[in-house]
Amino acid sequence: MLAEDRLNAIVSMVQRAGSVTVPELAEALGVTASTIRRDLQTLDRAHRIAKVHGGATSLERAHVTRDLTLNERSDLHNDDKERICARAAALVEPESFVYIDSGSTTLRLIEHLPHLEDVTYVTDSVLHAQRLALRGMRTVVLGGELKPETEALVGPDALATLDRYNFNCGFWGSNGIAAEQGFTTPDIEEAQVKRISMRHTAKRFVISDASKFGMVAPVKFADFRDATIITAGEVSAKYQSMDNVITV
Amino acid sequence: MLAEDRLNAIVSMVQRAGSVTVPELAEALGVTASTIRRDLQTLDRAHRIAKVHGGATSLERAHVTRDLTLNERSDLHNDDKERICARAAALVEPESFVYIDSGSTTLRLIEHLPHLEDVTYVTDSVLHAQRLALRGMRTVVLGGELKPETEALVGPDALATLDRYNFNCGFWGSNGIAAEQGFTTPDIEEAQVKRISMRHTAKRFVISDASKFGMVAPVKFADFRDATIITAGEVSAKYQSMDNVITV
DNA sequence: GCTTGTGTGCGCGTTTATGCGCGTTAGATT
DNA sequence: AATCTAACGCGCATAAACGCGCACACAAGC
Repeated sequence: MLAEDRLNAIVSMVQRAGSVTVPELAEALGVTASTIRRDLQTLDRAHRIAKVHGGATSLERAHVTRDLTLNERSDLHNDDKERICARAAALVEPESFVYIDSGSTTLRLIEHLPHLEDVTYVTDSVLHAQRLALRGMRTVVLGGELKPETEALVGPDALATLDRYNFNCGFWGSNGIAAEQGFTTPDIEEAQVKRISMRHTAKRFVISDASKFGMVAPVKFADFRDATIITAGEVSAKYQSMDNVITV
Repeated sequence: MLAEDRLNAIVSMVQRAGSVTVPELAEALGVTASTIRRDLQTLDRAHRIAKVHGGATSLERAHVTRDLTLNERSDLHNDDKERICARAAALVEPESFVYIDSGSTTLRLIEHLPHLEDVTYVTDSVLHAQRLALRGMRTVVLGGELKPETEALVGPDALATLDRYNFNCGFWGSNGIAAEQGFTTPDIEEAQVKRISMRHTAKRFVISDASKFGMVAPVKFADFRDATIITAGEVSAKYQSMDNVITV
């Protein structure tokens, strides 16, 4: 087995299960724990998984719940996210100008994007830009200051660039979704980028799993009615019935 | 069997299986591993497959798991470059606004940069930006279209952003350095970014090993006198005596 | 017939991948 | 808080993979 294949196998195992331990991987792939650890290190550096004590978790899980250990493993969310992303990706039309917000969910979305004619993707995340370019997409990056934690670009340069663009459609993540408080996120500067990018987009989609409904983060970046929400899983009846919520 | 047929056979085997090892291919095609390796190199350069350690994988499956430290180590022996970068890094002063050009030499430079107070680094490369951020530097990225091959940003957005900045000092790489033809590079768009960024910089440094002297690439981005060159190794007497050439 | 160029195989020094041992560290348990 | 255990990282040894230079074979062209 090629080392490269082993890395891919690890990624898909992590994606599917949400998290795995080192011994599990070693057993499944027929190599020692040392090799697995080295692989995890490589993959972590490449931002394909998140290495944690005891094993590895998928990126979004590591991001949302930093303190989470390997004990619980509800991979429900993962299946949901795949369906959400597949549905969202199908909304991109040929000959369009598409905005992709930073965040782990939209990163997953990128892997589902189809190769259509004359589509240009714009993003505020250097990580997302790299993935897009890697998949052969025409990619544009906003300028600005690079926030090390999220690899997102913020500040006046990012906003100024956005002011010159008008997107056919765009996809955003959100830490909180509530009918009253709208879409919210923890970071002021990132909220600004989200707000301005939304303002320049015709068709706005927020992609999120069910867990974000009812949550409220510090900074609001859009009203609840400003975007169509694509989600999956057990969404409460209150939200499920709203006509800008699509459950897949 | 024609070499061309063999190449096609390799591609189809890789496509079908997803990935194959060098010995497998050698066995199947009745040639030695050396030949297979050469073939894989050819096909990799033609972007028909992805060559990895031990064999090859199809392009779809290929995820770049770039490990910077390994890449760096590969030509670590070239201590000329190390000395050049160490010398160049020492030129950065506190409280300054510094431009870092894309390219492999400047990437190496980043590892040598000191942690000074109030220094902001600006770059046109997403890769360089990531490294800078990783080292804890305050980092700004130009906007623009992302060129997949070099991970550099080009186009009107990049140039417009540059127009708003003025740097205390900056570091550039160059594919060709010649007294007559000046500093040259293969890509028109990247040349533009280099040219404009230089125009907005007070102290301009080109860092390069000795091999680039006398070379001329298609597009010129600055006159020979426009920058101070920091180099090392066996530089011809003609260049060594010039007062904007520093040999370390 | 001789030259020139290309493709292939082989040898050899170098690099990379892997496993193992051991001291250290992070979480869990009490 | 103290203790314990599993996980961890690091260095080393080994084997495989690698790249490079060289030699040879064969074909095309002068």
